[in-house]
Amino acid sequence: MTQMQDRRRAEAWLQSGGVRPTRPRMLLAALLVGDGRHRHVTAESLVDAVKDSGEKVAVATVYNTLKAFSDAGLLREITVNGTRSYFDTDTSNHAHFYWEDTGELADAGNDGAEHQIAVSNLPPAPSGTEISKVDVVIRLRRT
Amino acid sequence: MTQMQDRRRAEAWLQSGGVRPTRPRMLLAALLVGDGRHRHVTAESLVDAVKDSGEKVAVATVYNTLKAFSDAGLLREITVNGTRSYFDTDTSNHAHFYWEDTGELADAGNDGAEHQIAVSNLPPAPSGTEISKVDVVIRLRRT
DNA sequence: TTAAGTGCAAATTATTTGCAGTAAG
DNA sequence: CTTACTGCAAATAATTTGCACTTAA
Repeated sequence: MTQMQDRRRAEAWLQSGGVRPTRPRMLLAALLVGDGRHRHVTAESLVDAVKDSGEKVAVATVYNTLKAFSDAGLLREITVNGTRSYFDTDTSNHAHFYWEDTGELADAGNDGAEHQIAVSNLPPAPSGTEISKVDVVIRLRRT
Repeated sequence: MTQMQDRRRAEAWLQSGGVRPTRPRMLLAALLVGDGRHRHVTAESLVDAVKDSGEKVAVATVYNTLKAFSDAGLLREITVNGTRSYFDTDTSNHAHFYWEDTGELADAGNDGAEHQIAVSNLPPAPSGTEISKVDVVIRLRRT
């Protein structure tokens, strides 16, 4: 029942990105958006989720698929740390908290409207270019 | 004459960070801040600059030194791209343009006061943490 | 049937580390 | 003196790539 809904959402999601629903992609899509919630993943965390699901997908395929999903606009890649790429199922412009010690990443300011971050007075894109996205990362350290 | 000024600035800079002025550090400092201007470098670009200067510093030392300078608060590390770290001699919070195709990094909105980017309504740092810095990266693609 | 996708292992790339010398305070 | 720094080579770690199958359309 939940499985069924997950598959339905996953399939619709892939379709909305114009991505062919292969077996590995369906599984990854279900793990990413099956429950209808947004999440942040790394290649590693997704590989672990695959393991936990009992299915098998090659590590390289996880990497390639994350990139394919990002290219299709289904995921947003977030670079906070030279050694690991994060992917967010929420592709809108929104700020993130990043814990420098643990490497945890979370949405910032989604605890109600009063803390909606605003970036104002953006300079115009240099001629010959356009803004593809604006990343705002609030780096945190333990006190 | 210029060389002399460069050395003077480099030494003062190291001193302000409480970093011991060794031969490699003096050279790298001179390349980084000798002319009194701010710049963005990568380990690779700095290695090249060392070569051009006619001096020799081990690649590992360039990496270690960039990290040491960052730890001392003399440089600000900027992560825009999983595969390369950038270092900015301007350690203040300020936004950057990043060209996705060439990997070029530049200050944004420093063309006068009218385009001073403002990030407002920052959410409070989660308890037990404090904000170490806020990174704003405006990613550009060619049109 | 055919272009795209997958699995696996090997390759790549930026960066880090171990360790034997060197040098700064 | 003695603790930190440097150079070099080898080690890491995340990611990418090459290539022989598969599979979706």
